[in-house]
Amino acid sequence: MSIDRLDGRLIELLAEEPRIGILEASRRLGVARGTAQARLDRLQAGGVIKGFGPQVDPAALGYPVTAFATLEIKQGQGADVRSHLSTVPEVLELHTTTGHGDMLCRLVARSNADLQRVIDRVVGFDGIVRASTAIVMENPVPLRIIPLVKQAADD
Amino acid sequence: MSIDRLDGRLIELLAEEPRIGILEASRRLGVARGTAQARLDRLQAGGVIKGFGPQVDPAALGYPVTAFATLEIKQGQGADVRSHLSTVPEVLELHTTTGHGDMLCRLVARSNADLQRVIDRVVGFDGIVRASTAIVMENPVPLRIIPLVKQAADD
DNA sequence: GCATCTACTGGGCAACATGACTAGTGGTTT
DNA sequence: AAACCACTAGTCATGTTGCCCAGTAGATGC
Repeated sequence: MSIDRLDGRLIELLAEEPRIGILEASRRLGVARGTAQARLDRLQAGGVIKGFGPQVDPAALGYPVTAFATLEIKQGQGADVRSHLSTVPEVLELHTTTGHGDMLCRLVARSNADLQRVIDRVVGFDGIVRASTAIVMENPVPLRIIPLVKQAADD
Repeated sequence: MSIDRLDGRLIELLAEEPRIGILEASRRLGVARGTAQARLDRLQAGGVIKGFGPQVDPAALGYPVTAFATLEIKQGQGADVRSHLSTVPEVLELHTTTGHGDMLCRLVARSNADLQRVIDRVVGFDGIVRASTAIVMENPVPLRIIPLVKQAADD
């Protein structure tokens, strides 16, 4: 789905101040409420905006340590590994990537010591041959989407 | 900050149906509105809930390809590389990790061919010595937080 | 034992936002 | 020329919000 500048500005507005509501957004965008309404509906229907769920910070929940683990998987064990990892709450995200049966997963833990427990739980499974873990020290660019939205709106 | 089961259920509710509002949430939780209100305020003040921004799907915006790039950085060039990468809209996320001046970044692109352009732009910078890229094929566990919230609520 | 705190309930209020609808306008397509 | 589309500007009933209150139950401190 393609978006125009008005869509882009609407998304930006909602990203910066999600609580303003569609009426206030339409005022700031200088369009009629129905227009903003229709644009938002269209963005949601088109899947561009998947939802407005709460953004939870794992650090504030007591999980300040983030790590990425690259897993090497035994041939044919992919499905089992996936369902194993999905049962571990500290696994926030899992991707299968190009390479040799590789997966990449994002982990959080209560401390560096606790990370060991998490990793043991993650890799303590038959289908996983090898794991290498990179601990995140800094996060200079936190997950963001606005620059991409602007880019998409401009063409 | 620690959360209890009521906080956890509130977060779950809002994650599943963000548009219900605090009044409906309080009804479903079986508590007074003021209580739900106070819990939500506390969660936001404590940083557990950072916001309710729109969740934008890059794929729906025309960027269906995701990749993770591991970058090796020249000593002392970290800051320059960070600011370089933050200007690339296709860089959705950037972490510095343990290792030898390593960074991990999440990229999106319009196609596999377009990914080449993005990578060229990312690594076409002096401070970057080497880059290795893993293209995401599947995403069996999309970024999630609810299991962790439940875990945190239960202890 | 008794006072104090804190969190919760249940209620009431005015102000505001929402969804659904209408009629009218201007630009594009066929 | 007719049909179509996105937009404006407005209405309406309904629901929600933010803010207030007094009263209650459980925990903590003296």
